[in-house]
Amino acid sequence: MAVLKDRGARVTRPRRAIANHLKHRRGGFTIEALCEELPSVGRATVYRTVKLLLEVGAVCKLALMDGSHVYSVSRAGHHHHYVCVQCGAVEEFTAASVEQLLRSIGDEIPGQVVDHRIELYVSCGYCPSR
Amino acid sequence: MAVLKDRGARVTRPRRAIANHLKHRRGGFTIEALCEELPSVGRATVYRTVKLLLEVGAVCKLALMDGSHVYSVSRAGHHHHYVCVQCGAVEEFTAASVEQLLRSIGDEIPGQVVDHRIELYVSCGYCPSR
DNA sequence: TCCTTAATTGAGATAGTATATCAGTATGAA
DNA sequence: TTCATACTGATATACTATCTCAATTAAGGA
Repeated sequence: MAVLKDRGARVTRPRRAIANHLKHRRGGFTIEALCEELPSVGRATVYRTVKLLLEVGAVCKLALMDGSHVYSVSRAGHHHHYVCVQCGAVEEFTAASVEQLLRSIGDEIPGQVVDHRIELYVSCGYCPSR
Repeated sequence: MAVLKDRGARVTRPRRAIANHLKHRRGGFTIEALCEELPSVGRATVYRTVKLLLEVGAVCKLALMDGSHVYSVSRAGHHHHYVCVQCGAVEEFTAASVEQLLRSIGDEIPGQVVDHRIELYVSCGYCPSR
């Protein structure tokens, strides 16, 4: 919530409800799921708040293999994700070697690399293959 | 077109028109753009054909920074892409070091890595920053 | 070449995802 | 407590993609 204040955004009841709910949530989540879990918050507000949290870096948005999107609460600084294609679990990983590799690739292609996206799709082995 | 025949799909006029058009096209393309460039082909057919070309590996679908999608004609085998955030140019690159890195990351995380997605967003320096 | 069968097409309907509108509400500073 | 205005939520709208189904057409066999 502090990040919101710093940004000049108000701390409202719906925003608190969402932030608090996400604090206890595991794995990836969709807007749809959030709406169901927080029926007191309007759909538009869920979209707006998640977008806000995305902008301040509190959540990440990632692409699944089929092109659809899920969000996940962001815990570290810069990182990437791996997603279980069965159960939807999302975990972060960081690897200095990734950044190093990206730099070396950046040196080989024309222009400036301004951003990147890396996602791994895994079969996590812990899920009941729902 | 041979890939379509091999797959048991028919070689129809709309499919030929799309394949031929893509042969001469550069950079990424959207469904919308294809529809405008080939007004004789129905929108549903454009979607279906591009999906078909995606399945046979003739085109790739990639995610832009904002989460929207563009397609690009696929020329090599396994590869990744970099996209110019200004002009939309899409280029492929391959790097053995990427695959090697992915394997080593795969060894460090639980479960099996079944697929991955890597996209670089660049400012290519050649475009008129349209 | 003609016939037959079934895949394909295209116009429009429909589904899914995300944002825009706007009157009413509630936050936070004074 | 008051006030300006950021925020909310019900709903409309936009956008992207797929589904429906009658009409068309590809492709193999006669």
